[in-house]
Amino acid sequence: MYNILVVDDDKEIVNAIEIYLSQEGYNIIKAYDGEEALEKLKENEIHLIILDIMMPNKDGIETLQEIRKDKTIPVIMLSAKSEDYDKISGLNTGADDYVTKPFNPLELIARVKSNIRRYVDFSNSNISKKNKNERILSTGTLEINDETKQVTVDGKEIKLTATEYNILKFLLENKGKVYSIEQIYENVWNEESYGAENIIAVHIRHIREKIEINPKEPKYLKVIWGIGYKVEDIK
Amino acid sequence: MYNILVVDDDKEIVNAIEIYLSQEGYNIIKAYDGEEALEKLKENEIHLIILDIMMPNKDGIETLQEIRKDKTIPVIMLSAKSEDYDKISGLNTGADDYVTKPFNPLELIARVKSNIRRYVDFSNSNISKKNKNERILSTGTLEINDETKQVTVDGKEIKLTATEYNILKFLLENKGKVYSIEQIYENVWNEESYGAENIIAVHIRHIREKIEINPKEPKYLKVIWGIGYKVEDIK
DNA sequence: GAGGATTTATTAATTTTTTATTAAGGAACT
DNA sequence: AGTTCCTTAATAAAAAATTAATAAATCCTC
Repeated sequence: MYNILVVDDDKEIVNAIEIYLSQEGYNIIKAYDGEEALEKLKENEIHLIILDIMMPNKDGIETLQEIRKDKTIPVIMLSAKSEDYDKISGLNTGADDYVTKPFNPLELIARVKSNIRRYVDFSNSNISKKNKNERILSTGTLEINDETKQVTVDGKEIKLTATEYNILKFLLENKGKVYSIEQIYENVWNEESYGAENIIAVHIRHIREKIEINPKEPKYLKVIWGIGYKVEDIK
Repeated sequence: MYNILVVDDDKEIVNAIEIYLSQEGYNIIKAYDGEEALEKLKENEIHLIILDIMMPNKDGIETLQEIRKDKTIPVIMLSAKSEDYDKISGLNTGADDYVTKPFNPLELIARVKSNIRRYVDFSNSNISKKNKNERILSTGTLEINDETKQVTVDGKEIKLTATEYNILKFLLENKGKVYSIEQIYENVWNEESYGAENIIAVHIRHIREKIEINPKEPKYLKVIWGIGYKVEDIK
């Protein structure tokens, strides 16, 4: 039995989420602003948080920053579509996933499941075991620390932009697997892609310029012609 | 074949949507107000609804609430940009997606596809999870991993192009069975074949060159003279 | 089992598709 | 106001798909 903390100032939304998730066997704890969320978090053992961004008193991003000071539990951010910039800053302050309102109930359930699975089931994740709680993803000498958002190659720190980081993180979380340009776009932007081919190519090039010794012959970020891109799984 | 119910009091918009979506192979059912929409919903098996918010008689939000009383099918709301944002955000709990008018046809198509895919995918997600672990196809020492798109023979990695990979995957998924050139073409290209004999032959040769020790006497990819090709089922 | 017809194989050239690169415009943040 | 970064557009380069022409293999009929 997992406990999920749902935080939104709109009580209707909180109730709706409760209905969907309790049907799936989760136990719901509710809060209506950031302060209340932090209280509930102290009082209960929480396995996942669903956090709205726009809230009075203490907004979702502030709240998330507070949470991240001493917790690594999965956080799914909720945001209205109009506030799409929040996505980026939300993910940069430590969110694991986000969903835009209005949301598809089935999608929310799927994301909750996958985040809990990822968090609880360390055994087949590629988070390094030494530092479970620091959430380090790596392949070869390429490492990213999702807590600090630091990226290093051969121990040398690399500076990536938010979008570059998110693309690399997505591919590194699924290293070895090949994703099409569309899939990458949809996973990183959380939006439908229509004719977004070139955006990905440009970002890929920028990432390669930063993480690869020779961008023309990438060691990490490889293209599978006609299919997509992958991050090589190097032991 | 999916049936899409399009509801808008503006007939021009309904017709425009019909044109876009029927080109994509969807079957369109039309309604011009909320009442009519509910009727059509009873009479037909509908897979997705596109629902305008501002309508006479029964508006989109009321209609949505009615629908949600006993249906969970995906609903995409249509709204003019000028319309009150609160009203739109008020429907947070029921709609799966929304598009503002004037809309980009490609965007609408993309959203329709994604919502149908999500709905279908998530609703049999328990089944598909089982299959996910069986992403490796093999015969003899020939193996392909559809997640990483890696192909190996005797443990040695082989590089195939996208088309070569798709042909091999199709035949390997149905190993032992013989398929005509037309059948292979239609399954791999998803199009009618029209004098495409030689294309297949060329690709077959390329595949053999890569996976066979002696392409002249293929061990895996065999021809059944006058009938077609198969991948041998080797235990 | 020889010859012709049919089907598949092979090779190379051409065309198309896909990805890479470069540069510039513009939005958002400092 | 300056900087950073995302996005778009235009073009180049790379890779692969297709076409065409010819060769070889198999089948069928006599």
